Amino acid sequence: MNRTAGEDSLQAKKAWLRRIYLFSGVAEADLEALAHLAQSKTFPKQTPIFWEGREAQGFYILIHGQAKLVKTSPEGKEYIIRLVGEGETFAEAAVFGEIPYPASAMALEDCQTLFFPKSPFLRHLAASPTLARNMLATLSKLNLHLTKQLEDLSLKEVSARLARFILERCEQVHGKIEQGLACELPTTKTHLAAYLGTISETLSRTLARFKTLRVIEVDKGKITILDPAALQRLARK
Amino acid sequence: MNRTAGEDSLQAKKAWLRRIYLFSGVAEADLEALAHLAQSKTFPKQTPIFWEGREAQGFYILIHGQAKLVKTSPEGKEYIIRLVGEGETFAEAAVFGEIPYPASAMALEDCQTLFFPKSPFLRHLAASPTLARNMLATLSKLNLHLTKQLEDLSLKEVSARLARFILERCEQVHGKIEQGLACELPTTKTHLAAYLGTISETLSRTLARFKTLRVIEVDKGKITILDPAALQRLARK
DNA sequence: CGGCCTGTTGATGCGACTCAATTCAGGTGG
DNA sequence: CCACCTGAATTGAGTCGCATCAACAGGCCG
Repeated sequence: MNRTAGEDSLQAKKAWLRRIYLFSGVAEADLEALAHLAQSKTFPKQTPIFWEGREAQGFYILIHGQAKLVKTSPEGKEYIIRLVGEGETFAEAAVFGEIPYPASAMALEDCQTLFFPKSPFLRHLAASPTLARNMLATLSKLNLHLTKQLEDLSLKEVSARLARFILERCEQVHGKIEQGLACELPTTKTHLAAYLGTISETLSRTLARFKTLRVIEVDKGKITILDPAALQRLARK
Repeated sequence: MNRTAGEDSLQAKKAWLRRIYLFSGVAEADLEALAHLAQSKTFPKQTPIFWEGREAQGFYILIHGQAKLVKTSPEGKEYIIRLVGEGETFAEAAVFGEIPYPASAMALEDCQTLFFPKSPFLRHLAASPTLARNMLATLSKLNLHLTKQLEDLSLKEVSARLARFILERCEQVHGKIEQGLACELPTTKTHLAAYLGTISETLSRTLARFKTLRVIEVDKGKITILDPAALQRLARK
């Protein structure tokens, strides 16, 4: 094993890329080139990754940690567009067209990322139909997500949004929804509130109500589903 | 001029495609093939174009008329995700990945459209990097729009949303914002209300308030800006 | 220990939705 | 041409969800 640190890190990058949906099916040679392109960037907890409105320099893959994409009102109130988990890409949309970052990104924990600078990445994209196709699929899913959020905010009340969130979390973690299954809440409840388009007080009350209704059990940051059917009824509204 | 009806319509289709951003810069040969692909479809006023949740068959260009993309609550309340104008594409996002239509589409007026069936279009896409790139830019802009809507719904109140809507309309129509400039409202005020995430009664009251504040003048479906600065202040919240 | 942050709970107020009544505009048919 | 109907827009009164403000409890760390 006579590798330099640079080569080691290149191998590490390639290993990461292979796990990302965006790069699935991409030829080995392309992957190699993309790994060369990717810059490792880290962000300590509570530091900004980029600001809304700034010209997009590129996009990111979150390797380790947790981040949020937020909109902030002049009064300082926050709405979390998306909670970014490990292995997910973010700010992809801002790379195309002459579009500024549509939201700000902030590290919720210490974050390790791979950064893809805009222009070189676009050159690769033009050369790889598979990559382009994956990127289109990624943007489409993002779209679907945003559309669902809009539906929630405009047509549903807080309890319905919370119920849906719990169900989706459970589905995501266990692949099914059943009585007795549990899932974790993201970081703090304040963040969850901002994600659901409300504030921590209201979330707290809503959780308490669910608890007295014997729909869920809450212990610290862990939620156990007691009555899946009732939850689904609540989620429909 | 010895053309069959079929050829004539093919020429017409090509002419339309040339005007659409999605196809800008696409080679003539590709355009020809795409025109062959496109099926002309018409929808009478008040008829559905597709339903939310159904498997996506393809996407559309609106040639003539007006359409809405909507989410409907179980109780029948509507939220309009997007108002589609002439020359705009819609349902593009649903074509990639195995994603169902994220919202329903309905013709507000008699609509003439060009329909691109999914699989043949995807084959073309793989062969044309320019088309793929344009599609990515289109999806990105859509994304930006949805993100802004989310911000509005979660952080701003109705008056701010209305103010921003008026300003954007004016900017879109006149390219600038000035005292005295006027713009039209979309179809009915009920639709505008659904687009702003509220109901017609509230919109009516808000418009009335703006009028008494001497910020705008309302005549039928036409709005004249009296005080641009005040409007911008309102839009910020 | 004494800050600080997160979370909970209560009291209050405001924005916006609901329901209902009325007016208005457009379209149809006698 | 007018009477009639329908759907849209307006206005008022009442209600409700949720944000705001404030007080307080628990956990964490310097």
